[in-house]
Amino acid sequence: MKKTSLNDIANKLGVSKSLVSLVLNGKAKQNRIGDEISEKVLKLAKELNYQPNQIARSLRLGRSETIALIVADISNPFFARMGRAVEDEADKFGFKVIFSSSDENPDKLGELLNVLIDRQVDGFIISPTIKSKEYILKLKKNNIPFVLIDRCLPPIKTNSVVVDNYNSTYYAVKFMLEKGYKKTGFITVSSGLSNMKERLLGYKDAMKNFGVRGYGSYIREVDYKNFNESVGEAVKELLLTQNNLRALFFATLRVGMAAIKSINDLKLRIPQDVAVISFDDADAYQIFYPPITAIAQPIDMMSSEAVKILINEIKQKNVKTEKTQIVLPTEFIIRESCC
Amino acid sequence: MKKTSLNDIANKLGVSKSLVSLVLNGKAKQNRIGDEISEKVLKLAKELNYQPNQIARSLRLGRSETIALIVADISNPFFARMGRAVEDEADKFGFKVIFSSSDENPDKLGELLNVLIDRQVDGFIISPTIKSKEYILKLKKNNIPFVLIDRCLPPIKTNSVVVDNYNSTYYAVKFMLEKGYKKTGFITVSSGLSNMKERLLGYKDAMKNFGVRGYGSYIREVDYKNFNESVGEAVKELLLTQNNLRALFFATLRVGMAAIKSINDLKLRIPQDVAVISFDDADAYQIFYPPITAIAQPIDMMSSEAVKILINEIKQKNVKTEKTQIVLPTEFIIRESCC
DNA sequence: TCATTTTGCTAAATTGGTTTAGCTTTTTTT
DNA sequence: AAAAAAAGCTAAACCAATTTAGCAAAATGA
Repeated sequence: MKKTSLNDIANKLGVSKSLVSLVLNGKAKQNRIGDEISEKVLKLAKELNYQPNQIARSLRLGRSETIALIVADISNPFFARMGRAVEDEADKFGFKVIFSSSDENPDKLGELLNVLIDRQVDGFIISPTIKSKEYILKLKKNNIPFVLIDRCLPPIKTNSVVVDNYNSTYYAVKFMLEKGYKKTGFITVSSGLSNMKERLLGYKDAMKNFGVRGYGSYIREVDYKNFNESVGEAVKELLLTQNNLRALFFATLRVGMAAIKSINDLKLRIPQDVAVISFDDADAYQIFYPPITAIAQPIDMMSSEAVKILINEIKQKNVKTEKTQIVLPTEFIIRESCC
Repeated sequence: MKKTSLNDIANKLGVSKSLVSLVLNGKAKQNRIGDEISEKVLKLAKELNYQPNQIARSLRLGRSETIALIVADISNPFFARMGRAVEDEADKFGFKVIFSSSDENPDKLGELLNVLIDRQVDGFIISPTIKSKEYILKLKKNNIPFVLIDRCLPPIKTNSVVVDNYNSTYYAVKFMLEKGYKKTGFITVSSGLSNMKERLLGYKDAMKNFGVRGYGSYIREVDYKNFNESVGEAVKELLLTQNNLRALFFATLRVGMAAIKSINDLKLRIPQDVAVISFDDADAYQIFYPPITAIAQPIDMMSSEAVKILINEIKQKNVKTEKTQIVLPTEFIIRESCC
């Protein structure tokens, strides 16, 4: 059973496919198509359940009404939620979303961009990896619409939607300090990404301003490879060796999940033995006992803003648009893991 | 900066674009294209960084090398992991993936299928919702390749990849009973889906065979709307009222997450006050204290099998292929939540 | 009545590839 | 030397839409 095409309708009514196309695109009036024939076309199209072939449309129009979301790993709950929110917002504009995971690998990111551009995606929402500057600049130079999300590449002026990483961290750490946890450790990933830098800076400034000395040794930057083991090592070092810390701040959800697991393995109790706060929130943190205090990013809003900016730029592709930078506040959710 | 097209290459070399196309598709030999000109084409294509426009290709070939994955909700960790695994396996074949969430709504599923068919996706991997039989049958009738995953629609013969829900549940419940938890409650979602039916049956048979009577009142089926609250209610009822149960089996990850949260809220301890086992595994279950005993589905294998079956069918679209039904075993991971 | 405008529609180009049939020219066969 | 075969390449159709220029007929104007 072949799908109905413009030609099928045209032939059945004995008119040209131009006419059918014009009518179905609502351009009957401005092209002086008669009311009578217009109605016939509309009626038959409905009867035959005509749906235009989007591939043919894309080829002719040079756009596909598809955007691509490139994140580190779509199975990470943070990005999964982002994926869902992007999907929903894009749907409002009739856009579909292709998801791709870069695995924090800049070359994979570059390859994905190439492949997806050949597939005529209209634009990208990207959570950039380290060392991806080159590829992002190429997009910019070629005037391909894109929005960076979660992380940005500061010197380069691009559309971006991020949260206030510095202040979010600053205030959370300050909260910890005021609770009496002067020795608060900080575990982060060694990525050099903007968001991670800002979070680290927020921590450092909070410690500095509170007059804590020697906090440099409370910081652990963990590499992506052997991630869980490395986080475990960091936790063990901070809690069991020289520093004798009693509080930890986790710079991301992934760090937090791995760290909490190793705290459990060490048979230490939260918050009695060690108080914790994590950047990012997740279901797991809510059901945990005790529930984990978290800095929740407004994922839905970040995603919908990113989609709006992107689609706006796509719709005025030729027009030179100003780049939009959005910084959203986070929500500090105090739960029992730190009191 | 426009992209290089076949024509650009053809014009620069003063040959036809047919020739260029044949050479670049490796069909030079069989079409008796001279070696000399072949090499020139290859060289120039590389120089100009030629990448074929996939939309044009798709239009001509009637395929897009894109598949769609339709699940209930891509932000659910179970489906997010599936999404990632599907993405990776599809990538091996040069296919891209469009993700869509049906929200367990059959009409949304139907609409998605329509839209995605118009976009010429080559096939679908679908976790079907309730009442989606009509739409699935339509796919089948129109000879559109698809594979059902996680859930199937038994009377209809389709490709499917599921796990052995009945036995997995049977043995987990039996394990619980043998540990002495005769009164084991069962909380599931009232979906009528194959997987849920089988899990319930596994529970019932285990209880029956163990000689437990009156287990009908230990069962709670929860509706999708007001999900978390309803699960909370079910937990409260089972644990605090007539039955006085001391063990619970959760039929899905979502049920488990919501239930554990309300167990925490009730200030009950796992496993001292209530032992729990959940179908599905997740990071959250591993980091939980105590870690939750779980029936882990082989998500990676399910996903890669589904992709393989699908792409195989896509590649021989006209050939009438036998439908493949795969049932995979689960892994029963005993942790401390039930001992 | 003839020129002009308006109305209603269509042919054809375009998008960028793939593929088939067939046209020259050269080489081989008889 | 004529016929047959092979080599090397191209024109054109095709995929299914969108869009522009323009034709023919009807309506209007002078």
